[in-house]
Amino acid sequence: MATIGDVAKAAGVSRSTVSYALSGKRTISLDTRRRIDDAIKSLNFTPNAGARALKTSQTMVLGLLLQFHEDEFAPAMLQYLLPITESARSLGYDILMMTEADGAAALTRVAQSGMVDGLILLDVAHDDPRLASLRAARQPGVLVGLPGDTDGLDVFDLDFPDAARTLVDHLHELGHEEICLITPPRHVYERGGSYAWRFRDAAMEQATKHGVKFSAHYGESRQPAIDQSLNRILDASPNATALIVHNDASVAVLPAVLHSRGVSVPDDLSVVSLYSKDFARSFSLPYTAVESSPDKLGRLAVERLTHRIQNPGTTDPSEVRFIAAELVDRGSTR
Amino acid sequence: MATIGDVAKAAGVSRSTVSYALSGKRTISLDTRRRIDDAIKSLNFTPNAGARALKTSQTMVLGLLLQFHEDEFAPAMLQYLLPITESARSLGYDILMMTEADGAAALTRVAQSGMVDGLILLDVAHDDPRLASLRAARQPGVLVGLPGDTDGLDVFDLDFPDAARTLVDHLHELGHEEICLITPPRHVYERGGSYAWRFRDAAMEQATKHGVKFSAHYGESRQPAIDQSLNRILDASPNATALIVHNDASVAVLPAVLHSRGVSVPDDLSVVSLYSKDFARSFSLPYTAVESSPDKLGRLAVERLTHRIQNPGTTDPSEVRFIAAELVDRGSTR
DNA sequence: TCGTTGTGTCGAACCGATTCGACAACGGGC
DNA sequence: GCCCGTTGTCGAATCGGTTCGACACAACGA
Repeated sequence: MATIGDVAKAAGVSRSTVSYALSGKRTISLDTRRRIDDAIKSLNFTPNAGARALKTSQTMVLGLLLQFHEDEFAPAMLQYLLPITESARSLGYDILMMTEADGAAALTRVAQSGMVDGLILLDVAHDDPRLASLRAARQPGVLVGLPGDTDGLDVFDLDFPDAARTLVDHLHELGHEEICLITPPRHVYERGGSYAWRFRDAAMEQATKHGVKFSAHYGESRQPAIDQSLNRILDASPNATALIVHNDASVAVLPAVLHSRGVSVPDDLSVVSLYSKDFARSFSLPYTAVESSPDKLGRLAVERLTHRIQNPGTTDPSEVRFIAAELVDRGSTR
Repeated sequence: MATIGDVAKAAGVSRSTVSYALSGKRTISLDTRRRIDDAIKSLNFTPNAGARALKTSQTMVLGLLLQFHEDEFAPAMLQYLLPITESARSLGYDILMMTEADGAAALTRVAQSGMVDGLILLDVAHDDPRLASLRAARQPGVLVGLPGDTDGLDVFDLDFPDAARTLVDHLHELGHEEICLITPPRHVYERGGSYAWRFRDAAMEQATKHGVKFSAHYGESRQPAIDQSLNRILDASPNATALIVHNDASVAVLPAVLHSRGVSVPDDLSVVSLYSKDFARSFSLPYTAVESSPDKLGRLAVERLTHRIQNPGTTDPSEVRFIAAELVDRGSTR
C-alpha cells in the first residue's frame, strides 16, 4: 500500500506538504497541489486509518450496542439499524456493531481500547447495566430507550404515554366503552423495558379518566404461545369493542388469528397499534397506529452523538427528548 | 487514558518489557510480571487499538457488507447478522457494518484505508459489482451467495438444487401429482440472485423426471401484493395438491391467506418451504421445510475468513462450498 | 534601502504500541 | 578461573500519519 511518504517522493515534496494539501489546513501553490493530486491518483493512495486515528485520536467509528434477547422479536431491532448506519455514514462515521450478551463488558472493551469515538445504546432498560460502563467511558454516548436515571445522558425515545393517550382518545371519541390492551410480554417488564409500563399506565389512566372499561394482558413473543394468548385474551373480554396491541410479535400474527375467529376489522372489532411504517409494509399490518419512527429516533441519536464528539469541551446539558406520537389512520377503527 | 509508558513507569520497567509481558513473546521473571500486572490493574490499562493496528497492520476487525434492497424482506438478512458477529467475536474480531447502496465503493474505501483485516459479502448476486472491488482489495474476503465467476473466491451457500430436489422427492413419494412453486419475486431474478433460478430449475427438472405436473410463479415482497399474488396463484392451479414456497415474505403471510380461503394444511394442501428454524420460530411457520442454516453458513464464512487472514502466505485453493439440504418435517405434508 | 508582512514549504517531534539486537547477570561444565 | 549458554531486561527503531515552529522568498510601504 502506498503511504504518504510515497506520494511525497513522487510529487517531489515533503510528507508534511502532502498532509497539508490533503487537509487544506495550509495554503499550497497550485502547481504543487497538482503534482500531489497526480501522485495520489497514480499511486492510488488512501490515508491509513490506524495511523490517522493514532495521531488525531479520532477513529471516525461509532459503536452500536444491540441486544438480541433470547425471546425477542428480532425484526424490531432491525428497524433502527439502517437509519443509524446511514445517518452515521452521511456524517463521515462508520458503525462497529456489538451484539455480545454482556453488553457492559463489550462497551468497556471497545471504549477503553479507543476503537470508537462514541457509543449508541439501543433498547435501554430501566436499570441498564451498560449505563455504568457508559458513564465510565471517555467517549460520549447516546441512548435510545429511557432508563430510570438519565443523569448526564442524552436520551431519545418515543413519547409512549402520549402515544397511549392518543390511541385511547381516538377510540373514546369513536364511542368505544370497553378497551382491551395487549402489552409486551411479561419478560419485557421484568427486564425493565420501561416503555412497556409507561405505555400501559398512561393508557389505563386515560381510559379511567374517560370512564372507559379497560383491561391489560401480557402478549407473548413466540409461536404457538402468541396465538394461544391472543385467543385467550379475546375469549376473556367478549364485550370489548376495541383492541390496542402494543407488541410487534402479537400484531404480526393478529390478522391470522382474527381471521380464524371470524372477526372482521373494523366491523366487529376496532384495532389500533404502535409500530413503524416499514414494519407495516413488510408485514400484513393494515391497522391504524401510532408511528414509532425508528428512523427519526436513529437519526436524532446519531446527530446528537456526533455533535458531542465534535464539540468535546462544551458542557451543554444532557438532553432527554421524547418524540411526539403521530397517529396514522389506516381505517381499522370505527 | 493510560499508555504502556505509564504502566512501565509505575512498574519500574521499560515499555518493551511491558509489551513482552502482555504478549508473552519473551520470558519475564515472576516478580516483574507481578509488578506489571498490578500497574495494569491500578491504571486500568488497555492497549490502544489504533497504535497496535498501525504497528502490526492487524485491526482485528472484519467488514460486513449488507445490502438492503428497497423491496427486500429485511428479516431474512438479519438471520446472518447474529451468527456472524458472534463467531467473529469468539475468534477475537469485531464487525464493521456497511450498508451503503454503493457497496463496491464502501468496500474499496474501507479496504484501502486499512480499517479491516477481511471482508464478508452477504447476498452475493450472479454478476455482483462488489466482486471487482473485492478482488482488488489486499484483504481476503468470503462470500455468502454464489456469483457467476467464483475464480479465486471463497464462497459459501446452501445447496439450492439439492434442496429443491429434496422437496420435490418428498412430495412425489407421498403421491402428489401436481406441484405449484412460488419463487422469489421477479426483481430477485433481475438482480441476479442466482439462488432463485438454481432452486427453480432443479425443482422443475426433478418434477419432470418424476412425471409430476409442475408450475412456477413469482411471489411478491410487499403487502398487499403478496396476498393478491398468492390468491391468484392458488386460483390458477386448482388441482395442485402441493405447494413449495421459496420466498420468506410469501411464506410469512401464507397461514393467513390459506385460512381466509378455508384451505387447511395438510388435509387440503401439502405445503413445504425453505427457511431457517429461527425464522420459523419468530413467525407462525409450521411447515415442513429445508433448513436454510444461516447460522452455519455465517460461522463457516467467518472461520474461513479468519483462517485466510491468519495464514496469509499460503495459497490453498479457494473453496466453493455448498451445504447440504436437510429436511425438517413439521407435519405439513400428507 | 530596509524592515515588514504574507505565502509556500520543510524538518522534526509526536501519537502508542511492537520488536529486534544488545547486554548484564547468573549458573554449569571444563 | 574461564568460557558459554540461558534468562530477563532495556534502548532504539519503526509503523504512517499530523502539526508546530522555522525559514526562504517575494511583494509591499515607508
